[in-house]
Amino acid sequence: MPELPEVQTVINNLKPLVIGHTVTKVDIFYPKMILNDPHEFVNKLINLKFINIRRRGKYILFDLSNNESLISHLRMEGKYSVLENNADLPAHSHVVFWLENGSKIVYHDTRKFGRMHLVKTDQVADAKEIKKLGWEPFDPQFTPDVFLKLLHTRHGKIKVALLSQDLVVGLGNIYVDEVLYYAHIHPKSNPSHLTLSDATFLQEGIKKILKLAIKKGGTTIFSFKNANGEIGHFQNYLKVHSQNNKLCERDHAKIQKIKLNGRSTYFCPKCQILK
DNA sequence: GACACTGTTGCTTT
DNA sequence: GAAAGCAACAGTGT
Repeated sequence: MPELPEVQTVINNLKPLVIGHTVTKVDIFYPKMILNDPHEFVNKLINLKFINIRRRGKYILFDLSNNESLISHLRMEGKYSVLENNADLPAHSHVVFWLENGSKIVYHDTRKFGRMHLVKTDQVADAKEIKKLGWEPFDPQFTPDVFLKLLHTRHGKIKVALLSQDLVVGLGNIYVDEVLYYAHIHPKSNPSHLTLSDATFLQEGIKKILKLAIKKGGTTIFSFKNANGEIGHFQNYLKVHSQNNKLCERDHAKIQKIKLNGRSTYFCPKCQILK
């Protein structure tokens, strides 16, 4: 489900409901989801207070009192909802954090792909899934020069490189198609063949598209909803993704859908140049 | 009923 | 090592 804008939307919605509140009880209905020992996980969390909620790539980081942080990834379908204590649990609820103020944070996830674990806050950056992440797109030090150098270390296909999360984080299957369209680059292009001008457009596209998508509360094509159960609206701004057989607004060629390493990929065959 | 498809990532195979 | 394939899982559409 979620790419960077959806993860950021979840965080923005959770923050006012969760920060400053203390965990009184934790229920785990699907232990495989917890990468720590589940008993240890529960015991550590009791009596801890949520201090902050942050993001690194598509990972949500809940900072707790006692210098522990919860690293959580929603994968395809994970959702957090904050509900009244006596409210019914949604279908596919797997972890429930009960709070002292009469509410509960519920993690529900139809496909059970999501994962979470506790680490010491000062060891978040060293956690193995965090350590290998590339640049945050809004980091001012992530410049076109830096990006181009990284792109030139890669062969294969640009779309695959941008999805890998180890050059730049946050893009998934929807936004990567939009970014490549913005930059007039064919998804099968070889990253090593890109120029500084390409890197500049790509980077500009990444920032602009992600920023607008955050503003619109993310994209809902299949199932994304925020912590208040609301859908996003960026699907109304998609130029190519899910737009097969519609006409490109730049040159009116028909948007094509292909499979690229198993992922559905949408692009304009006329104005996205293969390099 | 079978099969294809879905917003992610990480492990296995080639 | 790089790149492709597949697995984790459940639901929906054809």
